Amino acid sequence: MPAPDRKRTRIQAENEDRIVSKSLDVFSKYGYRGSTVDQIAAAAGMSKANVLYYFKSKNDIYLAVLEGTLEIWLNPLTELDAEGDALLEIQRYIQVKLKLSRTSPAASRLFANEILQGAPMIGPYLKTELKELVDSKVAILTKWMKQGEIKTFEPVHLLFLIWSTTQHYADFAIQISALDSSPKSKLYKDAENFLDSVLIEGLKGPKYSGVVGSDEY
Amino acid sequence: MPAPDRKRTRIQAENEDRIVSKSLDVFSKYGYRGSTVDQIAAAAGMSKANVLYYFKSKNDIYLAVLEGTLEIWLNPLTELDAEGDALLEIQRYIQVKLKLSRTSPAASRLFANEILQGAPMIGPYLKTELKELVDSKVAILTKWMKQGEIKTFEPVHLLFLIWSTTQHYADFAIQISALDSSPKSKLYKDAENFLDSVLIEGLKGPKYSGVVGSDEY
DNA sequence: TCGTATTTTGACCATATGGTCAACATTTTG
DNA sequence: CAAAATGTTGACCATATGGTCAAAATACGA
Repeated sequence: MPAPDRKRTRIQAENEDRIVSKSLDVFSKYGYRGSTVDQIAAAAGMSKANVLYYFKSKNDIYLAVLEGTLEIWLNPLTELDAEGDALLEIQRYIQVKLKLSRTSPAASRLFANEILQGAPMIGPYLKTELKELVDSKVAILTKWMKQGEIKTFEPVHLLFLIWSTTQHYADFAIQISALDSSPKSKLYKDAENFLDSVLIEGLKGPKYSGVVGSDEY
Repeated sequence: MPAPDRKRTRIQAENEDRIVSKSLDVFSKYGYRGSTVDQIAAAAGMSKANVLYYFKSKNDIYLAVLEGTLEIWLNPLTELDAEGDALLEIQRYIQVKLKLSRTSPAASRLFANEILQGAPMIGPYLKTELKELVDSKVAILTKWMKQGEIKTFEPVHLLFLIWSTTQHYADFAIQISALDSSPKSKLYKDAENFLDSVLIEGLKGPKYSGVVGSDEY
């Protein structure tokens, strides 16, 4: 077995990383149950026995992949800044999520699969860490509402909308490509234009209504 | 085997319907690969051998479930009426899709699973029938844009937005319930209020800008 | 270069799963 | 009510799959 605690050897580091990296592709494509250790081994270019030499079980690989991706995937929300301009902050968040959807569709699909199956692994995480993060951001949205920067509604739903619309381009890519033949670059540009213009306009609060040029107070 | 072509007996009708109905729950929860014929048999309250007496294979059951659900799920789009008021039509479509998401979450998850796995079964359908339907509705949206009823953007993205946001409440229900403890009724009411107000405002075309009360010409 | 630690894998095992079949049970029909 | 048709299932089979293990190959420090 790999050393119990000692620092990783060069080969360990390489192989463990390769297994995690390649198995993301496999898990995101077929889900946990639909993925086999043989597939992962083939993707990583080694024998099944060797894969299980580095990770005790298929489940352990899955956990490593989830952990390695979770932070990257959910990080952008952290940066929603209470001090920034509401509409600009939201716009930026949408842009970052869209870019992530384009550059890391596998990560998106991995989570989509996990949640669809009832979040057997990350369920606890959702109720604790993610909930805390979301609560703190909901507070920011509420503040912006009170300041008239954005209109009033139940704040979480804006997060749900941003998540669902942006991740849709990764999770439902097959359907999208069946319905729209534009190249990926145009598709994402159009998506951004659409979401930006509709949301920015649709979210504007009382501060912006009536007198057009009004600013502060 | 069941009669080759002859009309279904009472028992055939009952059992086939029960198998399809119950296996929707199973397939939507675990995906195709994650569902077993034993699970389906248990859910339908009969032996595995009997299930396979009515359906030649697991795949055949899956096809029957997909077929039986597809129409219901995609039907509302058909009703988007070119002659109706743009914003009202869109609003109604959102409402219907949201209601469907609430009342038939299993159907939504079934398709989400199918698409996530690369649409191995309904891929061809997406490229033909669904594409045709979408193209025709995109034409309607384009018309509304030219008439100034809604602002100008790449029309498919509005469909993507409506699909993703409404289905999100079914597909990601576990995550939503981890983040928001409101009862389902409030959740969906809030979702509808939010989507309505943001989208209706965000979609308004030139016809509505400037002079507030202007109506036709 | 030698000896030890690490790495790699083919062969193997136990279990799960899709599917078949012959025997038995029930329903339908004349 | 008896024969034919239909329905039901336990036992069984072949394959797939997660995981183990001992032996062989390789890397590496002294």
